[in-house]
Amino acid sequence: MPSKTFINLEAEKRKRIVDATVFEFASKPYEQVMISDIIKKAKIPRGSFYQYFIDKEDLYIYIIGVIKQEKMTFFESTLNNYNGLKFLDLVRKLYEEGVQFALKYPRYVKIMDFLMKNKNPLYDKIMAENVLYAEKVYANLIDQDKAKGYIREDIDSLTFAKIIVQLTTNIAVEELDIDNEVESFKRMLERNNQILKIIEYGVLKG
Amino acid sequence: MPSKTFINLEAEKRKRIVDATVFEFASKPYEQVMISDIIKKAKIPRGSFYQYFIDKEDLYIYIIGVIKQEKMTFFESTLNNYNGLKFLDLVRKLYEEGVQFALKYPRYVKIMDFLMKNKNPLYDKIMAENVLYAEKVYANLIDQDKAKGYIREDIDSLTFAKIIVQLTTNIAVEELDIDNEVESFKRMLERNNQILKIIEYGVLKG
DNA sequence: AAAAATTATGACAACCTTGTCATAATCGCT
DNA sequence: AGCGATTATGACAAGGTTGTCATAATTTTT
Repeated sequence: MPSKTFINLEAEKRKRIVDATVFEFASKPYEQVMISDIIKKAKIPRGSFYQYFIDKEDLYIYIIGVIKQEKMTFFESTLNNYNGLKFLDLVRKLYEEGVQFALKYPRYVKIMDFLMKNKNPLYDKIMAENVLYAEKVYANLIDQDKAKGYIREDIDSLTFAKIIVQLTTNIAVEELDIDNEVESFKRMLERNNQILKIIEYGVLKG
Repeated sequence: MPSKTFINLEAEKRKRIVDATVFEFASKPYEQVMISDIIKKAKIPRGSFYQYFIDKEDLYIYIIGVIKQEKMTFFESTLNNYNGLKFLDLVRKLYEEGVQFALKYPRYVKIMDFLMKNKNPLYDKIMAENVLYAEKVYANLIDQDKAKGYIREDIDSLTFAKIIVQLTTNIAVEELDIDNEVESFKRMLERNNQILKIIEYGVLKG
């Protein structure tokens, strides 16, 4: 938790610190990020940093919080109105918004990506339950679709949910290139459509 | 490349070093592995290490080589006889063998997993072409299946290939627990069957 | 305007890792 | 046994990081 000193900091300075932090955590896994680099980039003295945050963990958790907040806001309306949507239509919609989010905050996406893939020491503290939760929510929606006759009964809901989580986060992000956003944007959507088509209809003929 | 001094080392000592190395690279990403820990675990003096390997990179590339070798041998027969197999049957077979491999060498799998996910500085040097190659080989087999009428023509072969690579390596490995191998074994196979069913037939009803 | 409370600084100790190197121990031959 | 070649060792310099702390600069109160 940042100290109130940090909270009260003039906006410009606070932004410099947040930006430097985001930049660093978006370029390497948690363990490799060094406070030294952050303060160098943010142009604040070492002593000041420790006046704002206890240590790297403190800073990291703060930044993750910021990202979560931003995400909430971004996906809010869709997540509040998914009633009536078929599961895969919701996935499609969330994915499209996800691409928009990635375009707007590419570094946030990188940070979350590092967190997901590297499972740093704080992973459990921060994400584990969220991911499992997401999978369960999905599995639930899938069950509902089964009940409505949209999805075959013999499909394992949890596996299906895992596939969606896996594919939409991974193959998607694979196309994400911070330096060539607009191009990757198209590719991500295209790729996702292909993926969903396969999931919907399968690949077998006849 | 290890020095000939290392090659000529008495087997027991060499094994100690290899084991310690494998252990370390299987527990953290490349950058976080420290030579200090390896020599401590292998019980060799610091000076000796540098008599065998130039540095961490040298050691790592050597170990990756060992793993690749072992993999080759393991998958050899299947990969030489895939003619006539439908693509998804080959995938199934490779996956089953993959599980066996993971059971036999769980740490090797972890090491490759770190390499794939973290894309350390040596990634390109070692894997990039391999992965792309795998995807292309798969895409090729998929095309053949299309020609034979097994797979729908409107499926994007590369996307399909990517899905297979992604799912069989990720969701699969997710179940891999070094400390509870036999249990995870069953779960991995079960999970994979579910995945393939979805890929084959899709999830939609009717 | 003086005192109190806050905030800003950067030098520094403690710690750790890497790669080197001079020296010691062994081995292999003659 | 003696000597050159090979291998083994571990102390050490160089370089970097973290967190602390005494001190200085500012801002707020009174």
